[in-house]
Amino acid sequence: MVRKEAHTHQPCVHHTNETHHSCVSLVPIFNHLEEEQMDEIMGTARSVSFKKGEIIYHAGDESDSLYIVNKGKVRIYRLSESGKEQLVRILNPGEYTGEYALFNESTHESYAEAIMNTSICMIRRTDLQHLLLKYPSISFKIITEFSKRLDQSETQTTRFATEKVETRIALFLAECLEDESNEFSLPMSKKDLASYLGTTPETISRKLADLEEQGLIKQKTHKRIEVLDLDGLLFV
Amino acid sequence: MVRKEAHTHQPCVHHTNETHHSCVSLVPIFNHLEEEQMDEIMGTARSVSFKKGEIIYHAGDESDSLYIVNKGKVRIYRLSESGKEQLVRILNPGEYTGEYALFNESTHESYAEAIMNTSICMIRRTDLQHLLLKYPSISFKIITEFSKRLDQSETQTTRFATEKVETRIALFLAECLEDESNEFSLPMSKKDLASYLGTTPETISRKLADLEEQGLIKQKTHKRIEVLDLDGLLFV
DNA sequence: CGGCTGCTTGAAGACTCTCAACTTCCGTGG
DNA sequence: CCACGGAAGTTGAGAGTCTTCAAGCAGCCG
Repeated sequence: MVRKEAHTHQPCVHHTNETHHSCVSLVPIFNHLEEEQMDEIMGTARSVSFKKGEIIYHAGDESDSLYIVNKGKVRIYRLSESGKEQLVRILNPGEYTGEYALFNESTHESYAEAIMNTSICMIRRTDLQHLLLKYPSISFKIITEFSKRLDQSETQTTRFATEKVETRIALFLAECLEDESNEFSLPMSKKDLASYLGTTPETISRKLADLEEQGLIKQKTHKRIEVLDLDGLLFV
Repeated sequence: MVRKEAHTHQPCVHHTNETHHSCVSLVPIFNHLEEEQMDEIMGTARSVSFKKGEIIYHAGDESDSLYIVNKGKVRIYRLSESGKEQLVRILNPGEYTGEYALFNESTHESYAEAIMNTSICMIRRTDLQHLLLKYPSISFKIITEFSKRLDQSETQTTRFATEKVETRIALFLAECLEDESNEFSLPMSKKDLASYLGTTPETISRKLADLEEQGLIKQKTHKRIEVLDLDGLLFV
């Protein structure tokens, strides 16, 4: 159950201003600022690239930076006390990680792995502290964002604590639905989905088949799912 | 499984300066400030008392305040989509809640219930915003605190996702251990503990009996537990 | 002391996992 | 471009773990 440890290649480091800028302007905690203020922030950022499969940080690593995804995708996962892996979240461009080690002057509690070629902007602790003092609205954004994520995490915990697997899957599918459409592509492999939902790939397979048999969904391809009865799904 | 709804009595409202002050000085996010700054904060706070069993807020309630526990204990719980209850945390004096509704200008996602006679300090959103702008170090404290809680919540989620009940109980017991002592009292009823750990009172009973049979713990009374083999407990 | 609530214990059954075999998909290299 | 190999996904059978239901016991407050 423990994931094989991927090689950590030395990531290539380069500096490009456009990259910095696009990075900063992507992030909700910064992109409410004036153009010139974002320029100031991008001046403190450092851009780093990772190839698919590279580990960005390990649990236990020290770190003094915030990691903002500029391009690509990053997989955040944890290992439990008994060594089993759980997928915590997938980061898309504009999302960030590393806040625990950053604000607690401590080590990472999770693992971050590039699941495709990815470019990351890093902002160092000292630089960020200056920014927070200079622009209090950034702090406010961060606090708002964290309280939202705290809520999501607690919602997820409550689901694990009280719902059975089929319900957790059904709720997940319902949340994947964008407005206007009944159809979507799974945002991750079913193996990762199993890890995210605290179950096994076998169970995911079987439960999706069950939901299809009940006429609630239709699996068009392995990745693509059509929701036929959203209300029914929410009552599973 | 759905908890019977307790009556929400009109809480008695009173104003006492000592109460305010002790409240503010209890809280890690404020008590690093100067005496006079804490006085300023306590000037904006409002003190409210709740009797044992009273509901402080419901999921869905609107709210524009931070709730800081001054005296007593508060039980924070959530209802899952299917109506089952999960205990999220117990607040002791100096701890606070209500941040989600506060910072997202939204409604509460959880329930808060006084489990003994409790006195609460409330700080309104507008007042808090002024404080955050005036004293950026408060923002920094809050961000640090939230990232810590986020980590705890994700650790808990990972445990639910990957560990079986016996392991979750063992880890919980290990965390209850204070330094120097092998013995402690459970911080809540076994019914609440079951809810917190995502299981049933019956299973808690049985697993504690199992752990005792394995020679890892000893149940001295219903509330009091002695840990005989901490390492063994962590390897369950 | 009564009654309520919480706790414990037993038995049955549901749900999910594990293991194993097979199929499908996809990227790589020839 | 096709073929290959490995990973991901599916399906079946069996085994565990945990819940549910039921009944009895214990502790606590009026």
